[in-house]
Amino acid sequence: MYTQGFGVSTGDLSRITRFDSYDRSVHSRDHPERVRKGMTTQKRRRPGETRDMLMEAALTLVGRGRHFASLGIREVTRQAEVVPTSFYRHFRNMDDLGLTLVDELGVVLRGMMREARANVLHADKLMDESVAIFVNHVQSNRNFFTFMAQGLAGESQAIQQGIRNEMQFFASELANDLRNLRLLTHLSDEDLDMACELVVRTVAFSLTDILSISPEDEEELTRIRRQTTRFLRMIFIGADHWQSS
Amino acid sequence: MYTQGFGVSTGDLSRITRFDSYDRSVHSRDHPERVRKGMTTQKRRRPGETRDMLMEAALTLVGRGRHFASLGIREVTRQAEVVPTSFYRHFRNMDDLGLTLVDELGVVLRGMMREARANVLHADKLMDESVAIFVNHVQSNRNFFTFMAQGLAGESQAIQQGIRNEMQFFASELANDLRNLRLLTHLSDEDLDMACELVVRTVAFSLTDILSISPEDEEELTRIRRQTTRFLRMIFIGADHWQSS
DNA sequence: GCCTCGTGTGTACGGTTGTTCACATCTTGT
DNA sequence: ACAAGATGTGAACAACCGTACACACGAGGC
Repeated sequence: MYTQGFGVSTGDLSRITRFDSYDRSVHSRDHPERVRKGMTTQKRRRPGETRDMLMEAALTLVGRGRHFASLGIREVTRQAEVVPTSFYRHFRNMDDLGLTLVDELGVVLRGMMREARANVLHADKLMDESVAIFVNHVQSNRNFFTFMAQGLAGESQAIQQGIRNEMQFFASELANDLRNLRLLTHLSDEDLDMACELVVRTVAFSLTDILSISPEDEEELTRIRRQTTRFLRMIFIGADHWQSS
Repeated sequence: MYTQGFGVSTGDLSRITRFDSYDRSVHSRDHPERVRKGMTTQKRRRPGETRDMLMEAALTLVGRGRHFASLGIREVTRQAEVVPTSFYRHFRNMDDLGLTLVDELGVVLRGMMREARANVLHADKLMDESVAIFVNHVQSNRNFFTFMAQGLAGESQAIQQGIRNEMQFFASELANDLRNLRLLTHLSDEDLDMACELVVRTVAFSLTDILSISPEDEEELTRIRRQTTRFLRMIFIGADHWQSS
């Protein structure tokens, strides 16, 4: 009914529909000899590329100061230089995209942990090294971590839970490592887990500190590094003198 | 080229404007004999009432699971049962409203601190009592604290900084109280501040735990209470054995 | 060759949004 | 009583949004 409404069109008509024309900015790469019937060439991409571009576009916008909860489908597709309809080929809605991002977050965190394990060989430098590695990872995956910080108190229950789980997993891995390093051996498993959770939370909070400053502000950055290590040191001293009943 | 493609339509005009009619739901209290020239009676309110209603409406929506960054002016005014235009009489935009909320947050926090000071008289029950008071305040100002949790990683730099300041102020007040209670007297001022900041952060993180569960889930709630106290205990033990160089 | 899938594209509809304008109404100071 | 100012109201506009549909391609198996 409403689709072929041109020309005379006796129906509800007289509505000036200035073509929606989704603001395809300057990029318009119409391979000139391939246009037929007013349809441009389809861009060839490796499979899953558009999907990745959409995720990256969302992260870019987040990194630019926007909050994930306020992003719209059209906005993301515009940033990804893709037509809005394409979105639905890969995600059901924005929450779906968010959940996929959380999965990828797991990968980033695991990578960080691997690096920490490889570099922190003896206990005396443990904290300074770990904090430094953490800060570096945040710096080089700023958008990702911003998304994570937002999601912790975010809109979608599912995303929130996902991030929470990642943190919990991280904490239990940390407890494992401490066991292997023969540290805090006097703590019961439960208490060790508790201590590690506290450590992870403290570091996560520092995350918001890092994100709130400009990435180039080396001075503030070392201040945060120092503060975080002091926090951790205090927690470890507490754990050291803790008596598991 | 593609914009004015329709039938006759000489100008751009001829646009069917079906009245915007901002969805005034059922409330329509038109005092019947006062309608003149098609204009209804103006609701009489005490000064500043609409302003408060707008803030409360925003909090209500936040409490209902929405993220503050994704709220729109129309949405808030709809919830407040006020016409969209009224918004501009009180706030310039949503960020402005958010900042006002942060101010009010300060009031809530100060109230909490006052209650804690009045009830925590001797040091042995200090932590259990304080945590309990905190949890109660969160429960009875749930929306407010949800807003705060969201704002910590939020969209607006200003709101973020505001909340951060409130937390810092809270921490320094806490340090003051500890001095007065003759606790942790061996710490330098700087180190005591540090410890208090860590405490406040830990409690703030527990906030997100509380908010992520249903308000009636007593069981989970006591679990969180217990966990938080244990965190604090560990920090205090650490502070107790800390040596200010 | 053909047919089917997965994916990209153009167009469209109906709805909502932020903001402006002119006007109505209430409150307060004089 | 009346002017001034603060506050509430209704209508309007242009822009943007989510989503639906039909079509266009390329790659793969048969």
